[in-house]
Amino acid sequence: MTTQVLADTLRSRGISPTQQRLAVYSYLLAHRTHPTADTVYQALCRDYPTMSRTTVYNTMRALFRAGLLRIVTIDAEEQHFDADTADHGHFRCTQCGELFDFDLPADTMRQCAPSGFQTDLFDVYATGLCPHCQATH
Amino acid sequence: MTTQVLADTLRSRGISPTQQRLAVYSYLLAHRTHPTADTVYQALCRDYPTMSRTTVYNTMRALFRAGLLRIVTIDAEEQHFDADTADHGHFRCTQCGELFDFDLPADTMRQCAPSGFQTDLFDVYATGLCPHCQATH
DNA sequence: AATAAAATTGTAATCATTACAAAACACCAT
DNA sequence: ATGGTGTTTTGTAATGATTACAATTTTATT
Repeated sequence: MTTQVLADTLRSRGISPTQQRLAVYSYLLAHRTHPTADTVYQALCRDYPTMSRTTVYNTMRALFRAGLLRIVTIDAEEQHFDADTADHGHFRCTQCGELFDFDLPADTMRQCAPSGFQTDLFDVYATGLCPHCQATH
Repeated sequence: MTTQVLADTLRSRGISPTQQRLAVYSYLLAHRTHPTADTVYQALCRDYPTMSRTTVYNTMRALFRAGLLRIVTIDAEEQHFDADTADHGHFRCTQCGELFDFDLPADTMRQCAPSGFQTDLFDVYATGLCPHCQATH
């Protein structure tokens, strides 16, 4: 995805596409590993020496408000960010700590969402052992 | 539920039923409002003047490990505790901040859980506007 | 009662996140 | 270009939930 397209995406959501915001957003799009704010910060420090943690957080909030990312709170300690806003669940392995995506059956959201409530966000979290950690057990 | 029954429940899970633990657990059973650690602490302070926040946290961890409660992380700021371990979803209203329970369609968990993973915990979170806050909008 | 083990408590530390104000930057009209 | 205005970024300091820890108290056991 070109920078131009990214910039247009941000603009279309009312976010002016600054260098820092583009850097954060494109990092998220390129790394589907559910990074934390600090992980993103550490990675971008190298290329953008003036990048600050606060900017990472500010950008995350802006992207979140614009519906461009999902904040994963399956880990109580720290938030993880995910630029994939399509329907999917998150699995956390209690052994290795890794976060995995998993598919949700079609229409899960519609079936599960409580009636009478206006549901804006929908998250499915599972916790346990990933295949690898089951094996080394 | 009598104190005796509660004590037996704890004992059967390998948790010795101290005064403090019984107080915390019975508070959770009586108040299905998904309280935070501080809410529980503030409430129990009156009757148990020596109760400490650390004890509340310790007890929550013990109950959680024993499978007697669920830790709700839908609110990134602080954890909420729920003694109802039966299958149900949690809804958070972004306006009033309240947490609501909602029913999940039967077998949701089985249908949604990713294959190949050993799923120990399963949480469904929805966020948006509760019926009341939709009305006052 | 004496001893050992476990639980509780208060305080201090940790650490992710946010508040804030100063500096840097972008945009626009003149 | 220039100056002015509003936005963005940045570093530091504050916040606040949670945990670490060591001393004290309680509980269980002999």
